Amino acid sequence: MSTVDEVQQAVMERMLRGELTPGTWLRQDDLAAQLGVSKIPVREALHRLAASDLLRFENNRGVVVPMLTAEDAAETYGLRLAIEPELLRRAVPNLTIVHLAEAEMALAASELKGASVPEANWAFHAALYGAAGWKRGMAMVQSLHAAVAPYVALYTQGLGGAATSDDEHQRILQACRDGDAERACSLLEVHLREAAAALDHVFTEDTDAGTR
Amino acid sequence: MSTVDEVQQAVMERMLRGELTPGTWLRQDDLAAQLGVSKIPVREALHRLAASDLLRFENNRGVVVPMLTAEDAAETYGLRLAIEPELLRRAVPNLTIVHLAEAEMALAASELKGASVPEANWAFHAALYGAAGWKRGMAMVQSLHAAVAPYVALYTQGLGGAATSDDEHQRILQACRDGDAERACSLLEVHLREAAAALDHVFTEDTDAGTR
DNA sequence: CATTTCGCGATTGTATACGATTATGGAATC
DNA sequence: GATTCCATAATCGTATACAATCGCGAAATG
Repeated sequence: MSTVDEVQQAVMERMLRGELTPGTWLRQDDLAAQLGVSKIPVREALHRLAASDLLRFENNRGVVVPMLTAEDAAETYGLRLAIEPELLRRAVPNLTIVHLAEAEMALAASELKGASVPEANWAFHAALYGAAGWKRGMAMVQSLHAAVAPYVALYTQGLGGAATSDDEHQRILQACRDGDAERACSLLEVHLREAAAALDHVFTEDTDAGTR
Repeated sequence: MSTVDEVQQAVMERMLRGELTPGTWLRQDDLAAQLGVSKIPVREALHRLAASDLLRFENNRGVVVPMLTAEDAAETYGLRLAIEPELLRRAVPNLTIVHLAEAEMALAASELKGASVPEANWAFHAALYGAAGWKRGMAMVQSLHAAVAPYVALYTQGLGGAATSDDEHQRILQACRDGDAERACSLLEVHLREAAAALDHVFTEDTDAGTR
C-alpha cells in the first residue's frame, strides 16, 4: 500500500468517526509529522479526499473541513436514497454468512461505550453493500457517509436517537437474512428518510451547533 | 483558480472527450512540461481524478487510464440510472430558459463534424441537471460519464448509433420544456438502459476493442 | 538457439528548500 | 481608548533535487 493510501485511510477514518468537525483547519505539517512522512504525500491524500468534497482547499489558506448547509445535508441523503437501495438490492442475492456476520459485528460495536456511531453505521452498511461488488458505488456512498459523519455524531450523542436507528438496522438485517431484497430496500428507504429528517433538525433547530 | 484545478480540468476535458483511451500511461513530466508547471500540481490533480477511479496509480509505475470490464461498465450505468433520474426530477422545476438553451446548444454541437460525442453528451445532461443545484451529485455523474467516455466514443464512431441517442435527447428535452418531470425521467431511464445495452455490445462482441 | 541473469536507462515517489501569501500582534495615530 | 497600519511569524504552494523502483535489452550460459 502506498504512502498516500495510508494517509488517505487515516484521515478517512477520522472523518467517518466524525472527529473532524466542520470548520477545522488541517495543518499539513502537523499531519505529516504525526504520520512520519513529508508534506507531499499528505497533500496528495488530502486532494483525493477533496475530490469528493470531504475537504476543501482554500487558496493559500490551507485545507478545511467544509461546513454543510441544510441543503448540502439534504442533497447527501437524497443521493444516499438514490444509490444505497440499488446497492442493497444487488447485494442481497450475493450475501454470504461472512457479510451478515460483519454487519452483526458492526451493530454490536455501535452498542459499546465510546464507540463512534457514524463509523459503526458505515461499517454496517458497508458490510451489506459489499456483496454487490460495486466498487465505485461503495466509494461514493462512503464519501457521503463521511460527509455527514460529524453531524450524525452530533445528534446521536445528544439523545438516544441511536436506539430507533439500531432497531431499523436490525430489521434491515433480518430482511437480508431472509433474502428479501425488496423488503430490505423498503426498510432502508424509510431508515434513510428518518435519518435525513433527524439530521435536518440539527440545522433548523434553535441550536446553532450545525452552523458553527 | 488554483494550478491544480487547471490541470485537473485540462485532464478531465480530455477524459470527457474520450481521448484518453484505457491502458494509456500518463507520464507526469510530459504533462507538466505540456502545461508549463512542475510535477507536483500535476500529481495532485491526478490524485483527484484517481479518487473517482478515473485514473489509477500503480506502485512505482505511474498513472494509467484503467481498462473497464463489462461489469465495470454495467456498474457505471447502474449508478447513472440510480442518480441521474433523481437529478433530473429535482432539476425540472428549476429549469430556466438558460438551462434549456445550453442543452440545445450541446445537442447542436454534437451534430458537428469532429465533435466529441461523449463530451457533448455530458454537456447536454449537465445543462439539465445543473438546475437541481446538487453539486456532489453533479461531480459523481461527471465522473461516471468520464469513465465510460472512451467506450462511448468507440461505439458512436463505429456506426450511426448517435442518431437514435440524439432523438432520445430531443424527446427528453421536450419533456423538460413541458415541465413534465416524470415523463422526462422515464425517457431518461429508457435512454440510459439503451446506452448501457449498446455499450455492453462493445465488450461482448467479437471485436476486442473494449479489452485492448 | 533458448533462457536466465545482470546492468543501465527511464520514470516514479518523496524529501528538502524556497518564494508567496496570509494571519497576528504591537506600535503609532486619530 | 479605539482603530489603522506595518512588521513579523507561520503556513501554504510550487519548484528543484535526489533516492528507489521498475522495465527492457544485452550479454552470458546451458
